[in-house]
Amino acid sequence: MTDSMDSRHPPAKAKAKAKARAAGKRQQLTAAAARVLHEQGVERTTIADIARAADVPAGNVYYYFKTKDELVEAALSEHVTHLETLTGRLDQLPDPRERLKGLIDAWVEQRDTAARYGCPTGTLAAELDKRSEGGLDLSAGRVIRRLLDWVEQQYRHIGVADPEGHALALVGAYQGMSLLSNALRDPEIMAREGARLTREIDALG
Amino acid sequence: MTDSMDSRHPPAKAKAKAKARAAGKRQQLTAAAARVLHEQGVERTTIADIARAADVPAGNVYYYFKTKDELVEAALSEHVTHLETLTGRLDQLPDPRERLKGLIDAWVEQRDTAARYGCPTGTLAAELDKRSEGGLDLSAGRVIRRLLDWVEQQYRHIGVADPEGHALALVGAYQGMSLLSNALRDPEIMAREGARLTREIDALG
DNA sequence: GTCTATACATGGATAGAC
DNA sequence: GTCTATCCATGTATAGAC
Repeated sequence: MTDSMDSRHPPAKAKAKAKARAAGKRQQLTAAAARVLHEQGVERTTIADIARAADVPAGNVYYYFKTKDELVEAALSEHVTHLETLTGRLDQLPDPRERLKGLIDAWVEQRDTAARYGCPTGTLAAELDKRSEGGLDLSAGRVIRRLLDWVEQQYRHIGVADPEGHALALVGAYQGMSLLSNALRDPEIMAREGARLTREIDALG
Repeated sequence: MTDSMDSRHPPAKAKAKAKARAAGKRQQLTAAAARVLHEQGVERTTIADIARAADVPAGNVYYYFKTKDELVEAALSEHVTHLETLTGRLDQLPDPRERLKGLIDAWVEQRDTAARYGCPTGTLAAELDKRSEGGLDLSAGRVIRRLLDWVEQQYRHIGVADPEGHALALVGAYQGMSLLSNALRDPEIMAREGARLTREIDALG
């Protein structure tokens, strides 16, 4: 008698399928966490909120994530993935100016979300800064650093003086306009500032 | 017998003094709230935290403020006061360019605080946005609006085209550099961006 | 692997003594 | 006007049945 037919010892295929389902739920929870944490903020979001949004029973969450902090980490990695997808797509464009303008376009496209909830990464960075009791987490800082580095590379290709300074100014402008747009609940601020930033890039020597 | 000597009915002077003391404690609590809420964030700050910082017994707080939200409101009004003191001082300067550069200097002077805790008004605005359940509070937005209006006036005096756009860009740059400086824990970002903003004002037609 | 029930801690707010 | 004791809701996390 082989144990491959024994229901108590599922065959490899069934095991793999169960694993895939589990990974699927983990991914569902991660995506839901990214969305809900952005909309409600970290401190005001409960595990139950995320479970509901992911369509997973509340008590089940702890099977996939041991603590709330792990869910926050997962949400953060989700933002990294989004960022890399975007820059990866923009890297296909031949001209670094076009790449930067494409980035700005992507920001402006998200204007309604930004006006309602702020920049996902920026608001998360501000919250995580306060969440870690002087413990110096900086995990959100690393995501912003990554964006900063990519932008700096583009300015370097263009050949401007002080590419790092230009990158700080551009990413800073994005964070600033997101915050203003959110505080005043006005998506048009994003469009307006985006147009200005685009003009500045066009005007680059 | 006059009741002015009756200990159960203190004379007007004593009453006034008690009132002054009460107002003093209220002010102590307001100042402490502004500081602690900025450092720890609204959601992670307890009434007890504020009471301790203000050197007032915990249970006593509710005599001065009925709810935590009222304390947050008080902290916000404290920021308004600071802002008005600053702009009032800058209004003494004859040249609007100097007024704007003075504002930037004030921002840069606060760089260590900004790197550690972010812009007091900006972080508060982001938090309050999430605190009000879609209820559209915008009270922090009004403070930012006030700053925006003052800056716009200066650009108007200078005579630039689109003073509103210039104001959005300047205040946005401030919020952005505060967030970046905070996320990366680097006060020098404030100094660097401040210098750039100052140069831009000097370069204005 | 999935889900329910619940333990346990925290913190906002109130009652009432002084 | 000041302070203590406490109520009560909320939310994280765990135990253990299925």
